[in-house]
Amino acid sequence: MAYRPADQIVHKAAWLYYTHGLRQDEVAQRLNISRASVALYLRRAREAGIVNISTSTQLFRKDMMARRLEDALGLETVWLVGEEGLTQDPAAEIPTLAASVFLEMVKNGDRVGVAWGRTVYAIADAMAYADRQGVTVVELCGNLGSPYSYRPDQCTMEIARRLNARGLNFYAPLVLSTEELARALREEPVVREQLDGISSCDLALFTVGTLDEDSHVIKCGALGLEELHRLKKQGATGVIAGQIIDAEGAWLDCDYNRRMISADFDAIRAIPRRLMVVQEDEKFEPLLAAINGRFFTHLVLTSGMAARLIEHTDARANEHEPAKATA
Amino acid sequence: MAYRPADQIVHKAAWLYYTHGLRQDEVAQRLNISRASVALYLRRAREAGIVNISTSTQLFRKDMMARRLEDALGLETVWLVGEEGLTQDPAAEIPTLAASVFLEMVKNGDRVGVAWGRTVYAIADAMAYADRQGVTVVELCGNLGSPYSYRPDQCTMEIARRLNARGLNFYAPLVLSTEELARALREEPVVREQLDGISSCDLALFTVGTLDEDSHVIKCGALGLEELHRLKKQGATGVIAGQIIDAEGAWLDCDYNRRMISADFDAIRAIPRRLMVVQEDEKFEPLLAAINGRFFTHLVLTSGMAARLIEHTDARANEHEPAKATA
DNA sequence: CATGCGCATTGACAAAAGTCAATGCGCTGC
DNA sequence: GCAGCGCATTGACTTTTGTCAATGCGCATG
Repeated sequence: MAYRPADQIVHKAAWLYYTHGLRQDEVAQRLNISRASVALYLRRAREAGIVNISTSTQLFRKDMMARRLEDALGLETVWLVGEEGLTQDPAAEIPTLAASVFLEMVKNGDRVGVAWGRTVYAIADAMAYADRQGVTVVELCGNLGSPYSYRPDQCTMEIARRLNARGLNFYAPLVLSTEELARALREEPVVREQLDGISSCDLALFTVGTLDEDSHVIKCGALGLEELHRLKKQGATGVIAGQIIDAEGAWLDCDYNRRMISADFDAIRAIPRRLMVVQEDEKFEPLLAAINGRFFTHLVLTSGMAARLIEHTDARANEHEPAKATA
Repeated sequence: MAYRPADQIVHKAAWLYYTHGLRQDEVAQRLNISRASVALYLRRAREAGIVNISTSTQLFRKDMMARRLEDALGLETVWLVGEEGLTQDPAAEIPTLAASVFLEMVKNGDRVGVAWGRTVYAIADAMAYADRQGVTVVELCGNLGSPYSYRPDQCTMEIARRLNARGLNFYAPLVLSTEELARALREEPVVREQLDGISSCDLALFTVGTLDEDSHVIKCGALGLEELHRLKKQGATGVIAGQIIDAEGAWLDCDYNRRMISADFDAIRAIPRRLMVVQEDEKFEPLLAAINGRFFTHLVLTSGMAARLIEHTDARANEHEPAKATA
């Protein structure tokens, strides 16, 4: 490149300002130009790449990934565990982290909605005792009468206990045998009130469930194997508060969902802060569905999953704007 | 450590401010903290190296003198400080510039050899935090056990820290009391391996030392005064990685050098990019010796020294081809 | 359980940086 | 040679950032 004296002064200004830490007026004085010119040169220097301002990637790799996910998914905050090699299994740390995060999110007087699942129960179990004032914990879905160990009401009550909060259970089963019965029950005042109360929550805690033969919904008896296979053909991809969603995160219009007593998805989305916790790596597809459904605003997951998500969203971005791929 | 919300918010603030270009008040609003806190976090982020601001060193090589020196000495690149009246003492800027230049030279995956000296330590100190990947920093010479403030291993480790690199120290002293011991130690597998690893470096950073009564080698106790005088009579002119060279840049065959554990000169010369930094004007003669020894490929020095060098090489050229002097 | 200590946070003010219309200067074309 | 154009530069004003004393909060200690 030819020697352009015009660039020289831009370089000089950048050097004095960024490397030497002089103020703009000092730089101006030193170079015998106005401070306004210095400001202009500095902008040019940044734009031309003479000055590089970057946030560290390697030192804070996890944080970096979290920030990128927040941006890509439009989330409030993302927390990641793993990568650092501190524990053998990063997933094991998820409930601990999620419990801390959740505790920090609960403010006095909050109304908190809690869904159900292995992970939610593990979080409850890992949660420290805190004495919040005036907190109410409500269920986001109906109950399961089965003796299965992680019952929705247990999650709710355990979390309420840890928070020194009032726990309110749904006075209805999760799944009924007929659509008519479910519809009728939903209109019962006491149930209606509980369902309506969901959208007035300040905070929600839930996971997304998978739909495999050893999934939670199957093992707890809510859903039979043959029905599972039929639903999967219809596009069933994941489970949110007991209800089945398709790959787009939309409520799957099926007999099973219609027989369910659980939070209306719009009611869930009306809750301002919604913490999603994903522990198992198998939940990738369901998580994508949940993302599409915009079910959550805060996310706790492993860095492995985070990496897959970033890769996935990048790939999608390139699909849409292939020109950028080469840049 | 598992979950440090303190770091998280600092990183997030830095991300929003520097990567997203939000204003401090916007960041504060987003994070629900005061703007004053944002300003504080950003300062911490800069200090902790979460944010890197670096300026191109182009300015310092766009100089005619630098070009002439490159040609005259057959060097890759020369950077000059001074002349522009930017600072009162040009020498004071040498470490800053050298640090920038050096940072620009270090690529991911590089193996970097670092020698020792006041200047090298000053460079380490002035160096910005950067997050290179897979960089290894090795010592070019043995260690000094003395409590003198600029120890070789400190240089190495500090530079490694700044680069987010792995630092490897020599497991041997710089000078031993007998030649036999030095020879034996050199053949120790662990030391041998370290010595052999020098030639596989991609980049080296070092200075040339003087041999006066207040020189570094004397002050740190490696060399005694009487020995110094004896060696100077033998032609000792400068110091490279602890070892003494004569005016031609050749290894001085003396007891002192033979008692030393340090990089073989051919190993040093096998490193493709070798940055020499000369801060003090007193180092003119040693620098000439180092030039003769072809110890370096890149050079950072003051324009005052550069002028003397050009004058010197011109004079020598005229000696050899006086006819050209009149042309 | 009260007390004191230290550190994080904040509000308010001072300093610095960004912006933009007005000006000046050099260059081109007539 | 001169008018017109475009771009660099600047002063004056606004916005943004830095700073610091005051405050508050949590934590450990007596």
